[in-house]
Amino acid sequence: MVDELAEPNILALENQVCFALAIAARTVIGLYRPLLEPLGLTHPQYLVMLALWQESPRSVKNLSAALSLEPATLSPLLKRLEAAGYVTRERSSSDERMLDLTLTPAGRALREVALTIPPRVASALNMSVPELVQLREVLHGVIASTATTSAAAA
Amino acid sequence: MVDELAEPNILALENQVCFALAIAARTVIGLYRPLLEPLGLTHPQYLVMLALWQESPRSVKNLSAALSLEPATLSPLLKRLEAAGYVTRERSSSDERMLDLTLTPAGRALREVALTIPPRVASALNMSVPELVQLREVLHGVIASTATTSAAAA
DNA sequence: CGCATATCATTAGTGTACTAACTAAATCCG
DNA sequence: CGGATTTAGTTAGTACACTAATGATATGCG
Repeated sequence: MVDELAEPNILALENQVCFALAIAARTVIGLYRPLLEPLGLTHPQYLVMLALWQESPRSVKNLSAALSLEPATLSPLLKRLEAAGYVTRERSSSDERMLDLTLTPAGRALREVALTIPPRVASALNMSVPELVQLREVLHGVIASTATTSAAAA
Repeated sequence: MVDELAEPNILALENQVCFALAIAARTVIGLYRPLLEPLGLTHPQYLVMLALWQESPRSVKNLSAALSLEPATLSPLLKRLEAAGYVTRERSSSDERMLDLTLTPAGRALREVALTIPPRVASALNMSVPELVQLREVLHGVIASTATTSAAAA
């Protein structure tokens, strides 16, 4: 009651960056759902495929660092990608603690199909390329800020 | 191979807005975790509390619209908030199909504690207030773009 | 060499979050 | 009155994402 005058904004839902971030992320990932569904991929799986298309034999640890996902999250996810036939999981011959994650021919071929996805998402977003670039830059700023924070804390 | 020259960027992880969005959301929500843990709230539960602090007797449907969360997601979440003693769930007297979600005294009191959270998150983000406002505006732009898209599609 | 430590992957358990299909109660309207 | 709609809940299934513990392999030091 009094608070609504004394503290009008601090806890208002519309003013929370975290709220906007959570909704925007869910919304945008939702845009990918129908596009990825024909490829048999979820959005996190798509991100893993993007990482593997950039560099193919990678370890779980390496992927974990690249995607900021815990190994515990990636492990079952990678098994699903293996079951889908896009990836093979083999112990590294040089260090048997590590797993060599390698694209199968089907996984490599999927890249051609995936090339159509970013333009379709961009058009679904109704945003110009400069706007998208600005958004990405701002988000990278957030990620970088928190990265330095946690590094300083550690 | 050839693609890496012909299509250098389209599928690069660093260029994906969705990737930046997913990481930023996870990272920022992660900042809340230690702050919300003493209150016994998860981040989605915190968003529900924010909504109830703004307007207290609300229905599930109303919350669902405000938070862009499905009733099927809210239903178990609200039961946890009830179990925590922050919310009561009672059938509306005027329309027994609806649930009146009301703050308990403990739920209302929690707001005072919550007032300390946004500034602490802001400082953890290492971003200036104008930067945070810009980020929020850009994100609201994303949400609005997709909202109009789905409205047009529907 | 051999044990302690570190690293990497996996598992278990909890908690969202989504879709989809279905139940059930209450209200609205013809 | 009676069917259609609305609202909430439930269930089943899939998939993240986290923490913490476990297992297995490497490595390094005495």
